Amino acid sequence: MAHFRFMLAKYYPVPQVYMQAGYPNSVQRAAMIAHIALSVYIEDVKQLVAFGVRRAIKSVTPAILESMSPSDRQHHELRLTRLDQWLKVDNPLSHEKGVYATITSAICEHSLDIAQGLPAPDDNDTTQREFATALYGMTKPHHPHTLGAPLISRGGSIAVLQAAVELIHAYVPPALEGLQHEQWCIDVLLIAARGLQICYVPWSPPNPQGAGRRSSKVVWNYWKNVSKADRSPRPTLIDQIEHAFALGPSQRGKEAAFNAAMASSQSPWDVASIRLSELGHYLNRQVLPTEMKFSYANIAQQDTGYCSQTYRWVLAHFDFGKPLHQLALICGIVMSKVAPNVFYTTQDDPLHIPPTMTPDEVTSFIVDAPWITNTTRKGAKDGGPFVIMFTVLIISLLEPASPLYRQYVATGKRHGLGGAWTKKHSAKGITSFNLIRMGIANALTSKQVKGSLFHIDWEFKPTPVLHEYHQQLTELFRNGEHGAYDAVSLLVGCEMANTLVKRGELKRRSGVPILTNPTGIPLSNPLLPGLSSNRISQRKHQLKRSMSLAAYGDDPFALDEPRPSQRRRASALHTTRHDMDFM
DNA sequence: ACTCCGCCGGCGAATCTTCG
DNA sequence: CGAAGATTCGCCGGCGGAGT
Repeated sequence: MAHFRFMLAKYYPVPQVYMQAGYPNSVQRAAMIAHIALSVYIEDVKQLVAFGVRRAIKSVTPAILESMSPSDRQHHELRLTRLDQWLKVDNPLSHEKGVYATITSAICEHSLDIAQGLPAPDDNDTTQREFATALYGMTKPHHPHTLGAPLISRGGSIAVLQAAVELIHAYVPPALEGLQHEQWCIDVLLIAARGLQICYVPWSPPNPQGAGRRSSKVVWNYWKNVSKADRSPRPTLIDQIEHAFALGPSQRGKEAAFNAAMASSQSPWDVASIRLSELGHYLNRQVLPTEMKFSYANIAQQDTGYCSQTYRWVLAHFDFGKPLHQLALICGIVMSKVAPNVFYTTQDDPLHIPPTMTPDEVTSFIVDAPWITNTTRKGAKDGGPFVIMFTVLIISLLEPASPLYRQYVATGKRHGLGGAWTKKHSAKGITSFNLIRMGIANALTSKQVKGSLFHIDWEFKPTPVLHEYHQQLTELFRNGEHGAYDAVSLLVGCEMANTLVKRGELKRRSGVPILTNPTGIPLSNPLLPGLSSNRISQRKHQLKRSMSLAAYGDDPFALDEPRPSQRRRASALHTTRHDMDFM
């Protein structure tokens, strides 16, 4: 049915709204398809509301009616009428005359609530662009995000939007690739959303307790305003391109326009919608990604403990000018993509680090430890919280003024970071072990699996080393998708990077064998003394490891690579030692 | 030398949620 | 209703420091 309507769309006259904007034919046609799909979405919203309101009205028994105030009773009588009125409106999610008042009246249970508007908290407004981005993210053909708000579960619009997005792809100018390609589609959806005047949509409510799985189900009585003004109202990508055409059809102008559109440092962005291979495009942003919000840390709003204070402090003091802050954010983003493989030990296979090892050997050992999932540690599938949690851990321990650092100093260094902090973070693998594994910290003792204490058992690498690391990583990330692969290999090792290739987060050069020193740093002449040596030894023995695997016919890139046995760990350890002797 | 103590972090139960 | 995902909580062992 939807396909049939899309076919007709090719022949339908384009609505005046899209003509007036003066877009070229391809944009108009694509917007037309988006228009149809979003109309179906609006139908879903109507059904959801109609069903919800009717059931709410039905649930009011005569006894309850008796106990109501006269004004409430009067309002109750009117609700059904208001609902029917709203269902007949042309643009039911707009701020056109009376529409908002009608829907509010139908939805609110008590007459006094109507003045408050639709049930939606004040602070959750968003923009039409974010709305369009969310829709696109969930309906794109490759690696769509998990379905959630604002899509209505079991609504017809999901399939229609998927089909529409696929058709819209056909209209994208061939010169656009990757991110630009997606941006163009989002712009088309945005044009249609503006055409249909979608200003508020039903959303999924937050969990009342704050605990448990986050709700993804859209309900009729919780709404979100999507008509918030963009903080930096940049023109859409399409506008930019057309503007460049108007100036002169030179390729250069187009590119400049495109770069300007992409480089707007104030544009909002979110980690979930981008791939690691695209991260380089976002490193010049001066706004934090959506995931860097307090709500992603799963701490109660009213909490005033030092954990909560630390999160608020880092969010308030995040400084884009500080390389170490950006390094922390990069680590958080990469970890969010590594999740749930953030663990290093399980009950069956406890990790034991021999106490006879020197600190350098321990560091290498940890860097080489495989990234595994842990079935008994559940809350690690959703990458979202990792962005803020890792970033906050790193920044708060690098900044002596942070509440966590002050608490740590106040209680005496022997007392560590405190139970409240440790409990929350160790369950997600947000520990010093992973800071060492990502190459930003060093082990000082062999006590790394349990009871590892800051400044006693582990320590950040020296600031100059971290600055160089940051410089190297950002350069690699900016160097296209292959650079991104190299950067991620540096952070989490080649095996994990290959897993991320399987997940579609990264791309690997085709035809080039893995572990060919992708950074281009000559093995005999390490660029970063004290840092690269570990990584290089890792590569060297991973190369041996994967070669030996290949010799047995295993696929070294296998996603579900079995957990290496204790024996293999020991052999890895042996190789590392050998390398150390060798160097 | 021995015991006590406190921290980290792994495990599993309890509790909350969504969804078929 | 039951499966499954996410969080919190109590329990406990390993470790190493402090005190006797």
